[in-house]
Amino acid sequence: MRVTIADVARQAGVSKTTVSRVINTKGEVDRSTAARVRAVIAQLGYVPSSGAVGLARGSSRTVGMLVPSLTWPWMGEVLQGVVDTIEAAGYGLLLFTCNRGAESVEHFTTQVSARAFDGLLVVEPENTLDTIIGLHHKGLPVVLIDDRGSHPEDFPSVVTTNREGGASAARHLLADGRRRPLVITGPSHFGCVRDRLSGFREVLPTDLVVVGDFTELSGRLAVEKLLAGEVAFDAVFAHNDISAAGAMRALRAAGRSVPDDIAVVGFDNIPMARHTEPPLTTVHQPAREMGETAATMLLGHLGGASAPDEPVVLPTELIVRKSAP
Amino acid sequence: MRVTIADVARQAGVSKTTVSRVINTKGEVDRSTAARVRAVIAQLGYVPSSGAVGLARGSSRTVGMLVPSLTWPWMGEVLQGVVDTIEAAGYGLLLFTCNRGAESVEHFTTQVSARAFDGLLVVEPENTLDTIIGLHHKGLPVVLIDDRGSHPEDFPSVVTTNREGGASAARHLLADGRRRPLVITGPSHFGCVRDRLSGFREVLPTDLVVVGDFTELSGRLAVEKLLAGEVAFDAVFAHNDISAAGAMRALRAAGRSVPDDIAVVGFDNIPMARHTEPPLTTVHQPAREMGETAATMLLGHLGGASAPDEPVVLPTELIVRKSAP
DNA sequence: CTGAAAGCGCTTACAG
DNA sequence: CTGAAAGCGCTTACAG
Repeated sequence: MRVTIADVARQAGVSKTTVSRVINTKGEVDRSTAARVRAVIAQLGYVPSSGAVGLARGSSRTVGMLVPSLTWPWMGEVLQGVVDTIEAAGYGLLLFTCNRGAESVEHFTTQVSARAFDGLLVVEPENTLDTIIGLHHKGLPVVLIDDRGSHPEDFPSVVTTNREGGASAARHLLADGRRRPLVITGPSHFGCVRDRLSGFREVLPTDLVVVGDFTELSGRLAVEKLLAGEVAFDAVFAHNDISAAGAMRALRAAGRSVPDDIAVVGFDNIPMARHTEPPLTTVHQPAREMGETAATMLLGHLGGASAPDEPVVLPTELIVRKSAP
Repeated sequence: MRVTIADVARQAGVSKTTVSRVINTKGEVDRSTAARVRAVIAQLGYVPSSGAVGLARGSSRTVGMLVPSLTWPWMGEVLQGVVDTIEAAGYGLLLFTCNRGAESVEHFTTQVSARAFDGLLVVEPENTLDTIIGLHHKGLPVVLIDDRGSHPEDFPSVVTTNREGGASAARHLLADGRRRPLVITGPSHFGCVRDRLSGFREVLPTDLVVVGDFTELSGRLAVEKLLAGEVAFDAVFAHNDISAAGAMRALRAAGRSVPDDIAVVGFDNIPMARHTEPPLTTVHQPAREMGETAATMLLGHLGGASAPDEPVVLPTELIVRKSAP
């Protein structure tokens, strides 16, 4: 049998109310009474049932997190940042994916209705923003980890400096004497893609822009296309590291040297970036810090703090490696 | 105010007992009564409170998962496999890490005592196996995802064919005419390391063994050491992909061609493996399937099935790419 | 400083 | 086929 608060009360010769008070350090309790209760708790190894506490208090001390996929290269960092923060606050983390489509979403919304968690952290899955905003308006505390730059209005979110990240890549290439860069973007409906592109072009204007889709293949194809058209370029700025890797592969296959002939800069700084050949210069996206910050904001909100309606912006950082020294 | 079972009962003109029965399809209920109750549930958008159900039933329909780190390259796959399976069964997943050391473990064990979840999935964190086994003996259903080959006795676990994986790498190299391979291992106290090594040597005996630690650096250093000692070798079998990447870098730096001079085979098949130069031949570890299988076993156990005391073994698969054609 | 009692939202014998 | 009542393990006014 599990040890309950009633066992502790009986053993300590007090009421359940008193035990509850010493556990939650709420209200006045005689010093010696409290000490006795604490001793019994330790002796019996009593831990309050989270389910019962949740029911009585109307909250679960659990935070939900919804992510589109767990296998994306930077998702582990975001998750680690979130988990560390949540755990340190004594909360639990309930994890949900949209991997199985509509069925996943249904499972998720059911858990919302079931009050399985007090607040929600979300890395925006495709086409789910409206649902999320709806939940938020209905009173569920939510913080968005907005990696794709959807920046909805009046919504607590954490973002990174995509525009400045693009600009920093451009400044670096410019300082290295590059004048004719190719930009390989991500899907053009992403806010982050537009920001990275315009930040870059503001510093280093170019009309060599190929729309990619964040895959290695799209990076490879973009370079092959330019090469086939005999278009001259001396640098590549790819909107993520994977497509930058694809670009480098195509360059190598064509006998171009990186960085001597063509410098390459990526975006994200995923673990792979340091292992490419040559190691990839890239704009670091502070994934772990974004997770930590979002979690801290949400916990603050649960604790009663009012959430900032302005997005919290975390800075990118250019990491210089051999592909663009 | 949230909608409760009492609201549904009142609106449908029945007792809470009856509502509960139609929700859980338990016991006989008149067809038309049931239909009426269902209509009211739909109309009110009623969803049972998971906390209350858990308290009344003594279970939470939630599974806990404990992992050493969320940023390891193959962890995302394991997690995705677990989440998909757990969600499909209508369960929730509560995630814990050991990232913050003793404090994390304490947080975790508290949650165990608090009955926050019904069963536990664990990817073994360093030095935690004893604690886990203890919890299992105390009656907590546990399944171990045993990536490092600790294979404790009489413990439900899922493992992969490390020995056969090593052998398959050796057979492949042998068929390619390689006779003098270097093996770069992981930490030698890992069961998986011993298995990969002995499986390999059984097919292709060698005394060129350097103990590494799964880092890129250790792969690089191992190769540099042999090269400096002018020891001849025509192949490398590294115990994970990261150190294989390090080995390839050192080879390239020394002007050796992969695979012409030296073929390289890794282990794991992490996403990076297809993007190295040249793309890495490697032994695929079925991370996602291990997650799925472990979750299925645990759910079965919660459902009353008796857990197999034999470890469930999932096969590795050699993925042939350019580094060892 | 302390306790009896009601209540959180369900499920489950028990009785009919 | 259906319902009244007790119970899951806590918290929280309320009263003293």
